[in-house]
Amino acid sequence: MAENDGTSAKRLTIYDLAQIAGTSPSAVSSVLNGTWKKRRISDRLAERITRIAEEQGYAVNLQASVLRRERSRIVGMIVPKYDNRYFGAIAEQFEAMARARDLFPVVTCTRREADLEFAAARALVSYQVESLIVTGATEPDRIGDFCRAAGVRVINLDLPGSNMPSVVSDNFTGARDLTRLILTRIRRDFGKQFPLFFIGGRAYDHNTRERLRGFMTAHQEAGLSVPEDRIIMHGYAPEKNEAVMDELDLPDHSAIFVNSTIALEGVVRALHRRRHDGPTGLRFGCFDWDPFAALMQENVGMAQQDVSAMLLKVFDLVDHPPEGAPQIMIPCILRPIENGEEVPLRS
Amino acid sequence: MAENDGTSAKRLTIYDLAQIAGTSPSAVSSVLNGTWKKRRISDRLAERITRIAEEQGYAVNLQASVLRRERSRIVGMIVPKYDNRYFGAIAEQFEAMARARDLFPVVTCTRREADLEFAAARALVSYQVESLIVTGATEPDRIGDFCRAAGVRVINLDLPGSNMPSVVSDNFTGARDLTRLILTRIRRDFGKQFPLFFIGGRAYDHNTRERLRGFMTAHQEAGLSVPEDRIIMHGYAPEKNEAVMDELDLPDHSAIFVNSTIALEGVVRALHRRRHDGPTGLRFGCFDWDPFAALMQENVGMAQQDVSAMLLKVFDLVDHPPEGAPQIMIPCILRPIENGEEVPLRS
DNA sequence: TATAGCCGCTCAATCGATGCAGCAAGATTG
DNA sequence: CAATCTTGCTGCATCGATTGAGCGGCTATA
Repeated sequence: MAENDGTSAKRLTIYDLAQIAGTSPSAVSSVLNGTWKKRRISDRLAERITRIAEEQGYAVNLQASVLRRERSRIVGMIVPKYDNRYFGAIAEQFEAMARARDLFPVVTCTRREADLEFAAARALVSYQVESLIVTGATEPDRIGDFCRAAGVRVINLDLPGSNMPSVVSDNFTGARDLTRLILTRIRRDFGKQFPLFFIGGRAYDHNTRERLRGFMTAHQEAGLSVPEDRIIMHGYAPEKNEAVMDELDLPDHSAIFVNSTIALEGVVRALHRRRHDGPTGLRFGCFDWDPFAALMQENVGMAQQDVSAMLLKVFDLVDHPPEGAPQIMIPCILRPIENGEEVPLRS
Repeated sequence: MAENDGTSAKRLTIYDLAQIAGTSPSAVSSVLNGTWKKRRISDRLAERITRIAEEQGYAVNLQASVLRRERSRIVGMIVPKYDNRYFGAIAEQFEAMARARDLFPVVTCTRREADLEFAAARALVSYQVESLIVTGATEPDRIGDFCRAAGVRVINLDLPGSNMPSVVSDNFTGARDLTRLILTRIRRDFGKQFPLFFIGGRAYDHNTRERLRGFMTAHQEAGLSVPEDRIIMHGYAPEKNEAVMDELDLPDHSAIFVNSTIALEGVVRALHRRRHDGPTGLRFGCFDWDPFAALMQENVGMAQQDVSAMLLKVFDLVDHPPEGAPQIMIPCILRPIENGEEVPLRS
């Protein structure tokens, strides 16, 4: 099996295999890439070459292969984070779906840094990706412009862009339904109705704006007006939101709409520092889903983004490029919780 | 900026740029890859080429570049999952550290499927990775053998292999200390001492074995013997462990050592279905760390694996290849919790 | 027996970037 | 003023796999 000593820089090539097999590099190439039937190589030779390649532990040089071929079969994805259930699931399912389509996935994580996002897109274009999925990018259009020039198809995911097709959650409806759920629960549990707090996100972020719109709509439906100081958008960072909570003067009975589980980390940390006596006059709901957050006593429900549906649509757009830059909305999945246990949605 | 219409397959090459600039491809190449000073290209020409490349939105073809160059500067990583804080952090920090070293990271997720792990390793070798970090692999040695033959350096992370250097957590000490912590807490909170349950993982998994060894050691120190039926290793899957918990006959006062947050998902789901009346006569501690799990009432502490330290060591091994296949152990960080709030370790 | 057709393979150009060898023109030296 | 050096570039082979063109040798047909 191991022919190489592991220190030599020389990798086995089709020329080496051809020499060993006493045949030509073309024959070796076509046998190993599966085109040998069409090129009328005999079964006997094909078998011999395959066996030798196996024995020698040969691995094709994809740089050379891709360089020569017209299609690379590489698809790229940029995600802002891995260590978060939502983006983790996106990356993981994207890879699985790409492989199922016989594509090679390359995912890279850019930590919400605009310049790194752009540099990563550039690098992926340099790797000859056929399409690029840009997830939650701060400046999707900059990447879109660059990729269009390079002839690479881009699909924006999670956050929409204006120059390339986008697949996003229906943040408005998701937030409206989640807000309705929280309002219903405080009416039931506390016997009264009052406006919620909105915590987390950024005012200039598309998703935050849409969610806030859903939040306000649900309040209007309920005949409630939301005081300005109950809407607190100081970013997603847990630390920031923990500080926000520490300074917040929460009434005895109150409820919070938390914009993303990342912000929720800070919110619940602050809450737990305040009160250690079990569930009290507080309720919250949160956009995004996390298995442990779903078990917290005060949690009345989570709006889970439908990652599978989003990615199916993404690959659909990859396969059938649309005209222009449509924005496709995917409904969220509302997951109501009762006393730290998920309950099916009665609809 | 956008010269290409986005549909044409033809990408701009150094030959096109050379023609536009009225110079040679060699000049363009050396200007764009930074070797132009040493190749005595004038500042004037260098500037002109740079400007034209910028204007035309040129991106180098890395397949061609890597094919020709001696070093690829690509480093690969295989991880079993993304949507889990531990592996998510590993992937994210690996990418950041690789970029800081001017390397191109390619991470791929293989969902604990041995064949997929091997296929992914093969694919990464085909991409000419200079080194490959194999994380939590089911069959690290199979990959190690193959990569040695291809002349690719492998470093095993999280789970050790026998033919390549490995960096693993000190699972024994981490588990022993976590077990000690849980035992101390039940003595304090319940006023008595009894053996814990060990839940999650697999008997043939290196890490599970080591953690079990630490678990047993702490019990021996405390003069406790653990009944066999308190050690339940039915894998990591949440569903499996939820079922395990449902069938378990827990005494009024009991405590659990949970082997990984993935298993913990199932454990707490079952616990929450049982009792809705706040903290009771149950305590648990868990290997791995999760921000929400850290806030659960019954949680007395988590053994966090020191991802940064592990990766620093990994890159150290990449830079300075050791003799043989040493196994390097990185201490875990014990994070005690009191009433759903993290407390500093008094040491 | 000429000729057409098929079989099983090989040859050589090609993909785009790289880097060594080398060349022409000007500057410097003895 | 010839010899040498320096400057600023260009030419060309090369990396490894792919693929269209083509070539002997054999069989089938007229």
